Amino acid sequence: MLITFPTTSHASPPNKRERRKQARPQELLDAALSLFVEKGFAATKVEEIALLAGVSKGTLFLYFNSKEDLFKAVIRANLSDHFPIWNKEFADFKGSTEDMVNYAMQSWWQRIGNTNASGITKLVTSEARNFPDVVQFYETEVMRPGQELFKKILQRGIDNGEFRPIDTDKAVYSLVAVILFLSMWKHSLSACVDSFSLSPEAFLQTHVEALMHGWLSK
Amino acid sequence: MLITFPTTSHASPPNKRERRKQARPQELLDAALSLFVEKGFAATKVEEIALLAGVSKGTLFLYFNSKEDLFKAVIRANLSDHFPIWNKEFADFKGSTEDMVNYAMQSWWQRIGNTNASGITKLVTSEARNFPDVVQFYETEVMRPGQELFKKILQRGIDNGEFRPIDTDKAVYSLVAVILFLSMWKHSLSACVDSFSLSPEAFLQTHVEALMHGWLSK
Amino acid sequence: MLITFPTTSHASPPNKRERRKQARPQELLDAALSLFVEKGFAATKVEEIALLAGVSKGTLFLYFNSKEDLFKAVIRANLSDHFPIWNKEFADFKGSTEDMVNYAMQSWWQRIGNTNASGITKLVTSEARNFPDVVQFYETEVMRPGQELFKKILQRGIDNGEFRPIDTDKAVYSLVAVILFLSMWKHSLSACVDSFSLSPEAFLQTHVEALMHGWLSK
Amino acid sequence: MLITFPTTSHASPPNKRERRKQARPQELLDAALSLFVEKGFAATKVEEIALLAGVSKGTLFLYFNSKEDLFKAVIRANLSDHFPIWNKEFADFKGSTEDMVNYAMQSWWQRIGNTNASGITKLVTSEARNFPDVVQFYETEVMRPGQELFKKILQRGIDNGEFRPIDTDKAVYSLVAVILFLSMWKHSLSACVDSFSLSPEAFLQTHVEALMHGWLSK
DNA sequence: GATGAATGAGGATTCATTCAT
DNA sequence: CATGAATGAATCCTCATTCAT
Repeated sequence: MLITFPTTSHASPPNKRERRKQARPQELLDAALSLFVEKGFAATKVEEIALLAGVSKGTLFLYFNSKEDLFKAVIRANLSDHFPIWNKEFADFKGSTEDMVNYAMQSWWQRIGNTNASGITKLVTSEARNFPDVVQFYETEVMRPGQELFKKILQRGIDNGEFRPIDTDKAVYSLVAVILFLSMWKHSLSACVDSFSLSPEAFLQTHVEALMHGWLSK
Repeated sequence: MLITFPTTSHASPPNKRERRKQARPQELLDAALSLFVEKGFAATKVEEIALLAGVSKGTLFLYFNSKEDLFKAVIRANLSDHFPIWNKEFADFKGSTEDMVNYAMQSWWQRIGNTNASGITKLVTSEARNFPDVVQFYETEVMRPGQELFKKILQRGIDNGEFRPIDTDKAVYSLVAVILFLSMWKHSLSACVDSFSLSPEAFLQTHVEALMHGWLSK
Repeated sequence: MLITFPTTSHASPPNKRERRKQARPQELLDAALSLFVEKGFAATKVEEIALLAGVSKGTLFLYFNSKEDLFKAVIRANLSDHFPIWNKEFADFKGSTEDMVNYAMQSWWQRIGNTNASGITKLVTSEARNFPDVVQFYETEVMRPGQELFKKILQRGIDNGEFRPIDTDKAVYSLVAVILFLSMWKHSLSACVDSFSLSPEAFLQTHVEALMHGWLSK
Repeated sequence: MLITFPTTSHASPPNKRERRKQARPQELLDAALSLFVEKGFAATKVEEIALLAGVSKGTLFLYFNSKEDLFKAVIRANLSDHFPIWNKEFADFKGSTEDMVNYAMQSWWQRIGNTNASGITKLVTSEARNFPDVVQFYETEVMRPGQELFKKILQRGIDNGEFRPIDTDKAVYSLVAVILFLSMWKHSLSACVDSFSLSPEAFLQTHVEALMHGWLSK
């Protein structure tokens, strides 16, 4: 339903009004993401979102039928996009599987975890019970592809003899746990508690390193 | 400091009616915990809480000044007083440190993780941004003592030569991540995502085993 | 769904609060009828209704789930009640059928037509297109029983030899037309145009008299 | 006085585009009439009107200052200019007064009642309370001339000895009632109530026949 | 203490109206 | 002239909170 907004050349360039129109939905999605992540879905007023996007309340409803629709659009707009890229990167990867795991996790952190996009994970997890269909969508679009990708990586390690013959189904959750932990961390705990001196990058490295010790052959 | 409503130690034992009256706040706190965990703070109506506690809406406000007060009371009332016990168990523990880590995690799962008490973790994490002071004392009362305990355990392993000289500050978060992950899993994901067929116990074992591989000497 | 509010003696008399509660729905129904008739459904604000009933906006929603529900309740509360009575009166009637027709029409005017209750007819007719299910209900509960009653009366005249063998199906509409006309008249035209010097009673008599000339034998 | 938008008599005949431009207001009035009649004033959105008229929302406001203005223009634009014609037909009529009454009613049905024009009657009647001034000029422009015409016809019958010396003031309303009834029937009831299997033509004939029985001499 | 009827501020949503293009 | 994006006042409805009984 949500349209892609062309960023390429036009035969006739759009006028100012038109340019604004094309930018609106993304501005609203960005604003909504920020506020939803910060305050939760229910606690965020649509007027706040509109204000942050620099438009009026009414304008928001020109682009999204309801607050929940906006919620879904936010989730959609920030999801799935990375999987084609990651799947390709995985297929083309030349190094060791250990490097690949490290790369995958660091890459997630840089492209998702360390941005507002990981707030979606926090959001969905936090408000899951109120939006079963949204969770369903999230599972189909994000969780499942993510787990598949991780499983393929781990399987590669096993097939290459780099890893012990571990149970990939279970091992995958160790990586998922890290992602969930850091998402919650970034958007919940660290936002309130200064003293939480966790370096996500260091944690990622240490944790994955520890896991790897358990997975590597001998 | 903790606002606890005494249910014991009376000179003259309360009759049934009296006991009910005394039990009210706890019943409300329990009901509130369930619903806050299930639906989030904003999405839970005070009337639902009252209903679940078997009292009227008005009664709730006899015991708690506001919904937000109730929220904070819920957190406070469920803040772990397990640490004295755990600290003692740690001091008295005779086995290997590996066993100790496993015991700590399994013990957490059985006493906390697999009960509504882990809902507090989910709750605090989910609503952190809206209640910074709640997070603050959650950190003081739960996170910090928990991390201290874990650090002591890991340090014991290092001191005994069982573990490599790992950075305990960082390693601790690997265990915290597991706790956070399972708390969210129990109270969010598992309720909505059928296919998320995770066995928490199996995950705990597999994950800790993998971590241990990374921590154990040689 | 709508309850009857007992007006008879109680073992224990209700307190003031209770008495108000019992009176509320009827007060709201009365207020809603007045305003719906006066301004139409869409143009009437729920707050106006509440105000006229002497309660707050919120209170209205304690008794009716939505504005449309209230609309249906208004229609229900003022309908159907008269048919049992009229059917009985018809069965017991001793005089001529001409008298019976006159009595029926005059009776309608006094009990319904000349009160706000006839506003419902105006209301349903005016807003019919927006509330198909309401119209359906109105047809089942009011139009059909009314037409049946009229048909029985006319048939009695034919059976007794008082009336010519007219087509009762069609003749009935002549009476319905009068009812609709006077309902609209009272609640629309006469409310605005002073100069409309129609005496409903006189019109009723004259019109029915003329119709009767056409129906009577010889 | 009537705000009419000329569609004829130009020095230079308009080209197609010009004609469209000139036709706009009428198209809007037609669209508005349809929708107001169908859904009522409040329930009709200006955008729907614009859409039906094939223009944009903004364009509507080029021709009418407000929705209410449009409403009044709809009424004014459709106020009957049939009366000169009918008055002439009446003056020239050669047959019996009974035929004349029948002709008048059938003629009304064919030229007005059975077209959207009778929607005006439905509209004015339905929305009367919200637009008293509209009713005022509806009375002046339509009701009064109509009643005058009917009165003249009935008087002709009396003068010719065809009719008994009935009270024409009152008898007129019997005809008005029919017109109002059929207008409401066409635009409200018939659209919603399947079982309301009324044949307007048959009703007209039957009803007028019955009235005539009451009016004719002997 | 306990109740639940009543309140009204607050939030989502609609839609007549404006105005830059 | 025509457009349709933008506006924000208006309206339905919710729900935390109060208070008379």
